[in-house]
Amino acid sequence: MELRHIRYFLAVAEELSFRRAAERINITQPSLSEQIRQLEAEIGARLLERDTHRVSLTAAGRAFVANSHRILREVEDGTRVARRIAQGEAGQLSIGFVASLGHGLLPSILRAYREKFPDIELRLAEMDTTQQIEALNAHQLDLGFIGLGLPSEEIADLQLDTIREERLVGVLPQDHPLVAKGRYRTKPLPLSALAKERFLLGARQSAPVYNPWLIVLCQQAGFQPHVVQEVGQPVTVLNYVAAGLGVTILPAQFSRLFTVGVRFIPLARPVPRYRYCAAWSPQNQHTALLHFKEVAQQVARKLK
Amino acid sequence: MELRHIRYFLAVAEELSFRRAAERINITQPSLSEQIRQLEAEIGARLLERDTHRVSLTAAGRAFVANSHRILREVEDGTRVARRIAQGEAGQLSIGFVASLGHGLLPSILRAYREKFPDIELRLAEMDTTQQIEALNAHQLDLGFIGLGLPSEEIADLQLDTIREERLVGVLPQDHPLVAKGRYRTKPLPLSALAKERFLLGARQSAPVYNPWLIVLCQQAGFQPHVVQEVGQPVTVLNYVAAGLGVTILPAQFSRLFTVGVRFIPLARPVPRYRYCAAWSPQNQHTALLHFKEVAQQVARKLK
DNA sequence: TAAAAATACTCCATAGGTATTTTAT
DNA sequence: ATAAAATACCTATGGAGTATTTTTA
Repeated sequence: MELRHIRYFLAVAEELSFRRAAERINITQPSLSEQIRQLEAEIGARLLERDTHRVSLTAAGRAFVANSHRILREVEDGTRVARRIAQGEAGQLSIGFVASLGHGLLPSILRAYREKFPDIELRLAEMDTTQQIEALNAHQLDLGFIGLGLPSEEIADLQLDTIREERLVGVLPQDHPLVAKGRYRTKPLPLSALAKERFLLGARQSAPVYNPWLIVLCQQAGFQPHVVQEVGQPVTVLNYVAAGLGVTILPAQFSRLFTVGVRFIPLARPVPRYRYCAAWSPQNQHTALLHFKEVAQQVARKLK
Repeated sequence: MELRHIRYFLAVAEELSFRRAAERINITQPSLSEQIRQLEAEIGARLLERDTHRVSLTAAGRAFVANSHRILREVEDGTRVARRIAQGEAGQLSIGFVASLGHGLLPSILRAYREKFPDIELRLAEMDTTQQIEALNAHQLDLGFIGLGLPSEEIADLQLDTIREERLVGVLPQDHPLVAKGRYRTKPLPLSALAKERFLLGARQSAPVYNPWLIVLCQQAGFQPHVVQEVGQPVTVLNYVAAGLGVTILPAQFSRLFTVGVRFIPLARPVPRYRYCAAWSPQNQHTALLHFKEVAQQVARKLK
């Protein structure tokens, strides 16, 4: 059986005449008769009762009419949906992001994208950079929003778009000697000034890229940082700093998050920068991904 | 698009190889490639990502796989259902019946039929004979169980099967002179003996065939019956007879229904008989109807 | 007898085959 | 070098056309 049989059958069922149906579908009446004959032979049932002056549906034919409509509707739906997915207007998009982008930039991007492509189902997952890279390579993620040190290694098999660069700032308790009445109360802070400080960092599993990079930065500044604790999210780290347990270094955006008890001091030149990137697999041809990347860049440029 | 495209696409989607898929569906690889090319061109979307050493589904392709399965399932279902309807194993059957067959014979027939053909949906409608004849001719009814006088006129455009013949009996109040101590206490009653009686009949609209036929019978017996009331169902008429308001004549089966206060007297020869028939349109080719008629005849023969 | 479907045949469009090339490991 | 899909071209099946017959209202 082919869709042709179904289309022809519906024409006859609607016209209740082989001649008129043949006219409507632009074939000749004998050809149409032959196709209907084939259909009935395959089904093993008479669908149309022919009388030389009247064509009518059998009970089986009436049931098959309803079914035929469903089939053609499914074909139509399938075609339309596939086309829309290919054009990035429908379907799903899975997106990973590091926690520090969960406020501010990412919501803005999502809002802009949803407005333009309301029929794309977004699947969001908060994941650290390393997890995202794995998921991207396994094609479980369409796009990842990750954090990288600068100048950063390229990532094998993935492509990157920088969506934001953040200067690093020193984070010290507000009564710390260096900032309360020391020389860095107003002046930019060289990393080396922190050589003797106790460092608090985010948990290794939530900052698998950031922490090692930070340590490399310190080494480049001529000292091995004395890391006393790796714990929780950056917000947690800020609390510990406020409590006077140590100092840390964070991207400047965090200065907007939490201010009680801590001082954020811009670092001296060369100011290290942390880079937030959109990352994706070049093998991923999903059009929705293309659109999303465009929207993400636009929004990132606007909010820079 | 033809079902061929869908079948071929599913083969490739499952094998993830044009060569293997072509083997499976017994065509050559270039032919398959061409058909897939056509499908993608018609949809306007790439469904399969080909690499010389790897074939994979695009997002659109994944959606189309699910849809394709639905389409083929619909085709299969439609074919099976149509075939079963044609063979009388599925579908609907609408059946009319006169109220007096609603007890006894009809339920037995229905039970026997449902056991043999459980997937036929029976639509039952209590209707008088005249209504059923109209509905049969309008093809709103597949089979009618109707009542007819004997020897009866054939009904234009319909075919009949007698399923039961009932002798008529006189129905008189039990204290009526003719039966209480008169000559017909034990002897069959000639119709003419009722020439002076007051007749009670069922309502004209529920007995449009029976009442006129009965009057003709009386005229043939040499008198014009004095009909005092046409009212309700036969059971109602029996109540009036019991109350002494008149007499009536009914098919013998009613003697099993109601006995308090009335006497049922067999009529003398030639005993008039009322005929219950199954009636159908010869144009109705519904196989389920054929089966039902067979079951009805079997059951009617068994219960005769 | 007239109108419509079925039958008998003819033709050509295209599904499918064969041979080869391209492409990516 | 190998393996798989794409391309180019050919073949032949069967869908569609033409002419005619059959059927029944």
